[in-house]
Amino acid sequence: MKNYSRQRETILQVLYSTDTHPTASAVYNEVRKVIPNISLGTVYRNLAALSEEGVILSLSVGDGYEHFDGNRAPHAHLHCKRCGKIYDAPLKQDILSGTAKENGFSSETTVYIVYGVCSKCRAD
Amino acid sequence: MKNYSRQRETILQVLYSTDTHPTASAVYNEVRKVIPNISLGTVYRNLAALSEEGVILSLSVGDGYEHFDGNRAPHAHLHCKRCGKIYDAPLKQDILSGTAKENGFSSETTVYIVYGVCSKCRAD
DNA sequence: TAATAAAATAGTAATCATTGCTGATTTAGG
DNA sequence: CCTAAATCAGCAATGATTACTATTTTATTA
Repeated sequence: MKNYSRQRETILQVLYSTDTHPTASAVYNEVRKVIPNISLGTVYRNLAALSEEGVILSLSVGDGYEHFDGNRAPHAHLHCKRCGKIYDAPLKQDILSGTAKENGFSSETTVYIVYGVCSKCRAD
Repeated sequence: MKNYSRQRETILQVLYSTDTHPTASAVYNEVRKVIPNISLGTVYRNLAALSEEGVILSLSVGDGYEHFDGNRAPHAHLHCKRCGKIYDAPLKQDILSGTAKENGFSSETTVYIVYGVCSKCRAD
């Protein structure tokens, strides 16, 4: 286990304790409950560092915000264009890693996104 | 075939004639060779409209720009973190559509992204 | 332990891709 | 031809993200 700063550790815990794919700003609001005077820049910097490290996933679904995800198991992101929520869907296998390798590409991270409408919104 | 404006039609042709996943700004520069006084706002608006229509794909790989893709066949995007290029890799099947359906989610568009290093950059 | 270097932080200012706005122009359908 | 709706060019505004700086914390070495 790496020796993280209190700020970085807290940010990581926030991501581990939710499945809501928060934005940097949302993470900031959560972390402030523990470290009230943390700065937004610190949140951005640590999210970038953790993402670069491969500990968390950085995800862009086209809503103007970057979303962050602590779940590193292979899974798809279902983004409802109606309500904006991002749902997780487990994947049996991470087919992309193999596809990348076949193309001479070394895969480090894979992202699966589906755009559509969730069942809840379709019911309305 | 829809009746597109000259601007929208030209933008679409630019996307159909490349596999480089251009940004809005890059599309703008190409289209200007045909329509010199087109405005950047028009490019953005039409890219959004075409994307909303499902005619093109809007893709964010985390480099700060939105990328656009005229290729609607199921394929993965291999994003090299070294050189920044986005390579296409054909997929045998669009497994995400099925995964979405299993979760009660109506799929309209699917996006596959792999982050890593391309063979060319690894050789250096 | 004390001294020093390196890394991380809080707070704030700057950036710049994207969106919004407005008045002019084009298109569609009678 | 005529009117309404759609689209446009040009430019201003927005706001998520990044950059910067002085300060604080952590790591290293003697």
